[in-house]
Amino acid sequence: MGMEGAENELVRQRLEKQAGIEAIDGVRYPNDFRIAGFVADAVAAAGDKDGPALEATPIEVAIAGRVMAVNSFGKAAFLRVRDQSGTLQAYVKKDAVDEATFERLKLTDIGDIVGVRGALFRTRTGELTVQAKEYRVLAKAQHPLPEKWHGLKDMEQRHRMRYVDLIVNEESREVFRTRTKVIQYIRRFLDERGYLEVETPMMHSVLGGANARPFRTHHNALDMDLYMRIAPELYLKRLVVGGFDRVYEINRNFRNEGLSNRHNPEFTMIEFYQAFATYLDLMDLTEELFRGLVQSVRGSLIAEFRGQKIDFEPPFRRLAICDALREYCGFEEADFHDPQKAFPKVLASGVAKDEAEHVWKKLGDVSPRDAALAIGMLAFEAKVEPHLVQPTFVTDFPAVVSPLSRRKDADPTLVDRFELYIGTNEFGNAFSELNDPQDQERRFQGQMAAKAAGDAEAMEYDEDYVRALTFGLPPTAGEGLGIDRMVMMLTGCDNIRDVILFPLLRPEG
RNA sequence: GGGCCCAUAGCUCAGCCGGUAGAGCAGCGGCCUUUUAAGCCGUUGGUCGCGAGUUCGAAUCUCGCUGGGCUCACCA
Repeated sequence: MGMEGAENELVRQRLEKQAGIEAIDGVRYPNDFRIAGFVADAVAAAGDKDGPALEATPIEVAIAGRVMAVNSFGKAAFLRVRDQSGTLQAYVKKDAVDEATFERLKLTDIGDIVGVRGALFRTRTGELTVQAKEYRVLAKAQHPLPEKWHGLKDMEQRHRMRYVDLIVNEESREVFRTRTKVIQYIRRFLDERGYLEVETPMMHSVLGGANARPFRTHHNALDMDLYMRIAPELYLKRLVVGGFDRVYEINRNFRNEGLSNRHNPEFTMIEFYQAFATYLDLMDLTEELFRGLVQSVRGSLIAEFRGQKIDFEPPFRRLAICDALREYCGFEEADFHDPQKAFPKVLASGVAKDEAEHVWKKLGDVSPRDAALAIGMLAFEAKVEPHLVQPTFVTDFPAVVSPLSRRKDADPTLVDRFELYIGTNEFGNAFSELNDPQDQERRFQGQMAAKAAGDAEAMEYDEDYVRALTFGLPPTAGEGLGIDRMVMMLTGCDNIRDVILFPLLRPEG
């Protein structure tokens, strides 16, 4: 939306009208109109009173909002005025107002912010309307609004000028109201269960808590390089060490990776931690959370996502990684112990040979069992994920790809961990936390080895975190959920940019 | 980063087998004091994303660039 050509003419006309209003009111942007409530309050005050009732006992209101439409008759006009709470029609007629007020009406454009004071009545068709005694233009829309019933369709414009998108597209407003509802629901859910909401640093000097490439920044006074956090995990567990047994944080993480319709560089996660619980407890909690959330937002336990009907009635399917590989990729017991044997099955599952080799190589020096499981995960991603349409807890991940998770008592090469899949996408990740500081040291060393072997996403060795563990982390389980994806699922949006108010875009030319 | 597709008036879109642009809404002027996508009459508005090329002539064909969408890869 440039400012050249014909648009200049439209803007010029509006600036002239603004000057006309200034000539009447002596001020371009008046600040002396006081509302007496929102539109919804005015509507509620009228209730179901009919025209004669409103005439018998007049209800005076003072509302303000944006003019969304005008039907003008020359000597009278109807305006649809919208504020955050709703829309109310206003009626300004020449013989009911003074000359200056009617002049303001004539200088009004669609898009202007106006204030209206007057009594409520009902039109011939019964629509509640405020008959203006006072009518003011509070802020001129110098720029014309997009067309009234097609709205703004252009995706780029909607993202770049979200303010315009929100003005004209009710569906967009609804998406972001839903987003707020989702976050409020999760907060209440956890607050009610004794979780403490906390805030931990978003600027980290040590990279950890997830496997991802970071953004880097710099603190001048300390002359110190910092990472924008990729996860809050290690700080939240420090708080559990500190005695906050149940904590959560809802905030942004930053990962320096490609953009897609499912990835924005900054995205919102909730992470929560519960002492004296295991990943099995969190599965139950997660089922309860999703059941209540989906019911609350959708009004049913069925959500439609990417053309699939998703049923959130618990219990969700539980599927161990190795069982999934047996079921979908033809793995046999021997394949889980020897990467040479697993390799052909991984390729047969649709994984590119050089990719499989690359992953194998960047593991560093690990046992055959660990290597077999790690490349088996590639087969899982390629062949199993597409089957995970209904909510599914995928459990028992390889320890080698889970540096912060507690090992399974029955098999220390696996961990007490699950990921939640919905509609073939990963929505959450949870595990019983590794609270053995010596094992954590070894895992960090493994990450350092992987980094040395070329894994750009490996974690750094966090000495202070290990020190925290030496003070004693209670047996704890923790979980992270991607808020943006939950909102996508609950609103039916296919593009993450539709659920983020200001997604990252290239600068305008 | 790879592949496919898109970019025409403020907005939504036609035009695209080459002959220098149209509609609806918005705007402007006129009529209209209960409209609901108000109506009727008239009317303004466009370096057809940017830059090259082919051609007598390019919105239209070719190439490049920019931005975006879908998709694959990395990831959540």
